[in-house]
Order: sequence, then structure tokens, then C-alpha cells
Amino acid sequence: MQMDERKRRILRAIIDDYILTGIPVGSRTISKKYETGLSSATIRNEMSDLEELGFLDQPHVSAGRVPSAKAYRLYVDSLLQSGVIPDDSAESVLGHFSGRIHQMEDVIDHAARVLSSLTQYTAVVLSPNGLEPRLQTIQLVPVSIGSALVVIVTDQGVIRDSVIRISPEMDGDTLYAISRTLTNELKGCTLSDACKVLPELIRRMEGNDEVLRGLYGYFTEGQQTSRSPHVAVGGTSNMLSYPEYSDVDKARSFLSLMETRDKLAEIVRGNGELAFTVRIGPETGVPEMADCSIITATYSTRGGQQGTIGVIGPTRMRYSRVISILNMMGHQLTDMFNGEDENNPSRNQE
Amino acid sequence: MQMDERKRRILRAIIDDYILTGIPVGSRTISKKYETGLSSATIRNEMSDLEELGFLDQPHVSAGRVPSAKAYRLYVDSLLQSGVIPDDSAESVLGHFSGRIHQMEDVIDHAARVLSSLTQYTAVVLSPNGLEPRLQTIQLVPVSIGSALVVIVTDQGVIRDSVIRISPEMDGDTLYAISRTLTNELKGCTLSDACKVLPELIRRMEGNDEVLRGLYGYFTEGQQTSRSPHVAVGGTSNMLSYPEYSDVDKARSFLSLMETRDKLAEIVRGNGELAFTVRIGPETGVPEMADCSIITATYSTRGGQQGTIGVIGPTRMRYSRVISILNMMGHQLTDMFNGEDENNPSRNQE
DNA sequence: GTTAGCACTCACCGCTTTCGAGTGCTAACC
DNA sequence: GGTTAGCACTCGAAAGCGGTGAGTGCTAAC
Repeated sequence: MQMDERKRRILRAIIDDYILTGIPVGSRTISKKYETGLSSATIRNEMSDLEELGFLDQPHVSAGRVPSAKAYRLYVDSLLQSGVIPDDSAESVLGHFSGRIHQMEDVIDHAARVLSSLTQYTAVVLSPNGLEPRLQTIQLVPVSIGSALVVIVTDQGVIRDSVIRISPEMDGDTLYAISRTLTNELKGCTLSDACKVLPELIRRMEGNDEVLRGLYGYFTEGQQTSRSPHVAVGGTSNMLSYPEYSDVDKARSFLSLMETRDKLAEIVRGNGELAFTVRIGPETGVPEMADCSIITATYSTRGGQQGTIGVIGPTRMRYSRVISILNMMGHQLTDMFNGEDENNPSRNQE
Repeated sequence: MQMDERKRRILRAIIDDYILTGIPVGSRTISKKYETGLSSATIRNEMSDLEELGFLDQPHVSAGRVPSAKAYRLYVDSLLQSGVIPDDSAESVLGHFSGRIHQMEDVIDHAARVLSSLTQYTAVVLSPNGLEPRLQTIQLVPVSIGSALVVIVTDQGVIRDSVIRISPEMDGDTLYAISRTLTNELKGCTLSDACKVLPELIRRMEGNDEVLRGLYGYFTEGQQTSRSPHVAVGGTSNMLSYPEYSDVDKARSFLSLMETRDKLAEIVRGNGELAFTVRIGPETGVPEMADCSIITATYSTRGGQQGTIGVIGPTRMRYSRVISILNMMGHQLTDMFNGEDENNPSRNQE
């Protein structure tokens, strides 16, 4: 049996209707609501064909049909390849970032909130997971007697800073001198390079070895943390609005998945090379999300790293709308991180 | 009518049983499970008295009794005044912080996670909301040509840093010189003081006024953000494990409350002067939490500021256990933020 | 190929029935 | 006077049951 144009049209009508209502759709509904010039009986025959082809499921014999994952796949593919990304809601995305926001993490949190409130689904935003950054400046800033703050600037922005202990008699000028030396020695290195070079520096710069040792521990840790990106989630409770999750057990397992950020990051990141990814139901590879879909898009920062934004909703998601919003949001974030206005938010902290 | 010792004992048994099972408890249960040497009929009489006194509620005439908020109040008060804070789980709290964690925010996030997994309830941790911090050092660090990172150290730790734009010909040494001047001029000021002083500095240091202007905007914003503390929430999905929240609508309103961090912070913070606060049901003052209880404790940082940790659970919470865990956790955090080991996490960022 | 007609299925709704946990009351008991 | 056994009563939850209607599949006619 073959898919012809009419079958496609009918399938599309079924999907549209199901996305809207969430209840199984029957043959009469299609023949009445959508102006196919066909009677319900004909639709019925076509539906039975479509079921045989694997595009429709029947919850039970006397209920309507429900689109299968395969059907959504077809639907989304044709949506994407048509290249028409409607921008229903362009302005609204743009409007939400007018406030001045500085910190990378704030931007990400904010984006997750906006995304979830715009789509009414659950939103996930990941900070860029960069290539390994290269050191550019190292600066020690006195904090109190006996301790100093390490600020490390890399080509990708500022790494999170931390306090180390130093000997009490060091003053600001000494620290500045050390900073200059360090910067000269380590410029261009990656963090792991720096770990290798440091032991020798410790030998050369006796007297200041305490500082360097503190730095050493910091570098090794910095390597680790730079691997786990920041994950912001918004609108987890939105999911409960959909009848798909009116079962408390299902809801709980979903929510607890949303709470384990690293696992979530892994899921959302996926094979994040493509500009858009749409994974439907089983394609997510996560049993807890058997009837969710995940749509992701990427944004990029000045350093050329890629971050991911994603929306998680029921399989009967409003795909075209979500894709459009993600598209806008991706551009918006890319613009922000490329710092086009004077208060420049392009910092990377991890 | 008066509370006598026997009534108290029976009430306590009822509360214990209800906390354990969550289903209304009947007279027979008490007379069998708990070795009062009394028959169910007697218990029945006592229960009817207790109801009259307002300690018990009856969902409907043919069901068992349920402790009222007043009963929990009595229960908790006697628990607290007995002064016995059992440490069921001392080790487990201690064990969870062995890893080296640097950043204030990481510690807080981590604490929320540990707290929720230990209690099986929802945990909220607030960063300290300080007195207004006083400037100690200001340092400009070159980031790239034309931009510099502002690092501001206060008596309470490091304020979040941000990038400002500078003229391209400034090099590291010039920035250092400016930093020194700024530090000298502004040391000891609060952020708002600094905003007042800056205009004059701008006039005096012509040539560098661009830098100072950037700083000005940053200071004014810093004031604002320093007022909204970091809020970490853990285990929101735990709440769904309790039959109290098997109603999806209830669950959703609870969850969406957990998502609006600033409102949540306000609720949890409460009148945060006391070491322990236990608010039961209506005492929380939030309709969404009519059948929740909130227990909070405080921790303090080196700067003398106080942060809050809290656990939100159903009114039939395991109070003594939660109090014990909060107590341990409070001490633990206080210790951490007073930096007793070499990798000092005592930073305040907001 | 399309459609009208019809028998059939089955979830859902509202109804009654049954069941049992739990109460309140009374009368007897110590 | 406090305690207890006994009993009638209440009422929610669960189970049983027929009616309803949306929806299907099939067949025969157009």
C-alpha cells in the first residue's frame, strides 16, 4: 500500500486536531471539521489504511485514532523541509530581553523562564560547552589579609573565580607582580597545560610557591567543572497541565528526571551539531519520556562555542510554534553573547 | 475540660500514627498498636474530648480522626522545649560535604539536594542576605582589547564581577594604576555611597572617565542584585510521593510556587531571626501551602550574615527527624562558610 | 472509488448495592 | 466515677450494572 496525497492530507488533519484537543479523533470529526469533500465512511477506510501503514494507533476499538510517533516524524519532517518557519510570536521573544542582564548564568536562567512561559511547555537551556579555553590573563586580587582571589581570563571569557590562601605579608603590589609573571608564563596554555607547567614554575619562583600550590589545586578542579555546563530549567509545572501527565506517578518520574541536571543535560544535548533537532517519543531514548518530544536548537557565543536550548512537551506538541520560538530565541541568544551593545554580557564562567 | 497526661499520650500516639501512615486513625488502631492499657471505647471517649478541645478533626463521621494544626503545634513545641534534638542521621549529613566545593552558589545548590534526599521532602536553601557590603578592593583586569573585568571585593567576599568596555589603548599597567586609585578612594564605602562619590571622581580623573562611567552603571545594578539572594530548591518532586498531593491541580499550584523563586524566598525567609522556625499549615500564611509545614533553620557566614535553610513537607511531616537534620546541616554550613580548611569557600557573590 | 446503512464494541456516566471502618450512646461492670 | 462491652448508625469507597453514544468495520448499493 502506498501513501498518496489524500492520505497525507487526512493524516495531517488528524494530527492537527489531536495536537489541539488531545483526544482521539474519529472519522466524522475529520469529515466535518476539515473541508475534505469526503464522507466519514471514506475517511474511515483511509484511516484504516493509515493504521496499517503504522501512522495511527487505536487506543481501543471503539475510540478514535491517535497519531503514532511515526506520524509525528512525517509531520515534523515535512514542516522542516518546507523551510517555512512561521514567526507567530517574533516580537514577544525579542521583548523579553530588554532588561540589562550581565551574567551568563542569569541570561540562561532568564531564557529558560521566557521559553517556558512562551511555549507553555518545559524549557531547558544549557550553557555552551566549550572547547578547552586558553588562558589569557591571570590576576590575583587581595581579599583580606592572608587570602587572595584568583581571576582567570581566557579567550572564552572569565572563568569562575575562587579564593586561595596566601602568606599574610603579601601586599597588593607583590600580588600584581606575581600576576604579571604568571600571565607571561601561562598565556596561551589550556588549563591542563598549565597544570603541567606549574610544577616547574613552583621550583623557579621559590618564596611564592605557596601561592602557586594553591593555584595548582584550583586549576585541576577548574578542568573538571568546566566540563559540566550550567543547566537552567523553566516551567516544569507546565507539564502537569496536559492530561498526558495527570497520572501522578508519571508526573513524578518526569519531574525527578528534570531535577537531575546532569542527566537532563545529557539528554537534551544529544548530538548537538545540528541547528534543529526534533526527537519524538521513543526517539528520545529515555523511557521516562516515552510520550514526550524534545525540540532543541543551538546558539553560539563569541568564542565559537555552542549552547543548547530545548523545549520538552507532550508528543502532541505544537511543533511549528515551538520551532519558531526556538529559532527566534536562538538568534536572540547568539546576538546577546556576541555582545552587540555596550554592556557586554559575553562571559563564560565554567 | 482539661488536657491531662493521658490525653496527651493518646494525642501523641495519634499524631505519630498519622505521620507514619497518612490515613485517619481510629480508636481501635490506637488501643491495639500502642500499648495503652485501654480499650477502644475509652480511647473513643478521649478522642471525642480531644476533638472538642480542637486537637483533632474528623474528615467525616465514619472515618478516624486527623490531627489539627493545633495538635501539631503542641507536638512540635513539646519536641522543641524538651531540647532533645535527636541525631538520627548525623553521619549522613556530614558525609555529604566531603567533596571540595568552592562557590557559594554551588554549596547552596548542593545543600538543597542533600537536604531533600535526606528528608524526602522539598528543600529550600537561601544564600545569606547581608547587610550592605563595604568595598575593600576594586580591580580592573584586562579581558581583551577594549574590555576589562571589574572585580569588586567587599568585607563579605567577592561581588559578582562583570565586564565593562574601556578604550582600546589601555594596557594592564594603566588599569592597575586606576585600580589602586579607585581602591584608595572608595575603600570602606558601601555600593550606594560609591554611587554618590563616583560623579566627583569622574570629574577629577579626566581621561579615565569612560571607565568610571561604566563602573557607575555597574554599581547601581549591583545594589539591586545584592538584594535578591540566591535560592536553591531540591526535591520538588518528592512532594508528589505523598497522597496529600495526588491531586494534580494541587500539585501544579505547589510546583509553580516552587518555581517563582523570589516569592518562595520571601515565604521561607519569614521572620528569620530565630534559630528554628516551625510553621504549620495556615501559619505559613500562603494559601497554596494550607496543608504544608515549613521548618527553617539558619546558618551564618564569616561576615555575620545569616542564610536560611528550610524543608517543606506535608503537615504530617516527620518533625523530629527534619529538625535534627536541619540542625546538623545548619552547623555544617556555618562551619563551611567560616572556612576552616585551606580551600576557603567563604565568598558572597550577591 | 465512494457512500449510506447497520450491527457491534466499549469507554464513560450515573445509579444502586454492598461492605466495613469507625463512631456515639447506653448499660453494665469494677 | 471511670472503664468497657455491645449495638445501632453513618457514610465513604468499592463493586456491580444498565444506558448512552462515539466510533468502528463491513456490506451492499450507487
